[in-house]
Amino acid sequence: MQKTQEEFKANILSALAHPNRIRIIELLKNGTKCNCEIGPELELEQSNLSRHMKILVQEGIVVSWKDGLRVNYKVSDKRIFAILDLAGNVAHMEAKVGVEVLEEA
Amino acid sequence: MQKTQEEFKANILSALAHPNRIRIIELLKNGTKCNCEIGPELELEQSNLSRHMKILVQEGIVVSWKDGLRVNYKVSDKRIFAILDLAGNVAHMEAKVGVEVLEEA
DNA sequence: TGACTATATGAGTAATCACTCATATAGCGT
DNA sequence: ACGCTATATGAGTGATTACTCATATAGTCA
Repeated sequence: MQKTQEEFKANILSALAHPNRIRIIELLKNGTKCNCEIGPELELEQSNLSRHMKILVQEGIVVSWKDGLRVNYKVSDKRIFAILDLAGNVAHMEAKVGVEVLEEA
Repeated sequence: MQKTQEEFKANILSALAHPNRIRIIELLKNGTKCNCEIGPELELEQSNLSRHMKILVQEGIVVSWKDGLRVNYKVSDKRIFAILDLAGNVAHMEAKVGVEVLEEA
């Protein structure tokens, strides 16, 4: 089953499209973290966090490696941050203004 | 109900995270189109397309205006295309691991 | 070895999503 | 007014999602 280019993009964006996963990625802006740090900082259930991390790894958004009992994570590509920043800009614009600032496209 | 910044971003990304909505947006790269053109070009059911467009409008990704019977659409902000392009780059990179590379239309 | 810690996963559930069919609404031309 | 066209939407369905609890796995250290 061949995936289309659009399906690839949609998969990446779906993996990013969850508030907690966004918080995780933004936490990882400061560098490598393990589950045992992310969980408490974001107040996420252990199994819930584990599944979120799995989604991020599967889509190649974060990379993981074991360090003893821990699993460390970092964001694989700085373009991930760029996507989130752009989404923030668009969301911000949409939230603040009505329909009339849209003439720039 | 106060939305967090992460929820705003997640909403934008969710609205983008569907293959057909991505195809719609990329169709709109060439300018304004109406439903009656998009539907046949992408072979989408009328009601299905209508709902996809509603999602895109609600998130401020496209703007719409009526022209007689038609409803025209255009992408509200160039940054939308930037998000899709970045997602394509990341997806492309990730795809190298297993499958052979896909061509750009 | 056993106790402890960090992470992963099976199973169940409630909510949301994408889609379709049928119908409703709205604008055009006669 | 009428028929025709373009779009929107109610209702139903099957699939997917996020979450939780309980349990399994794996690594560390006494």
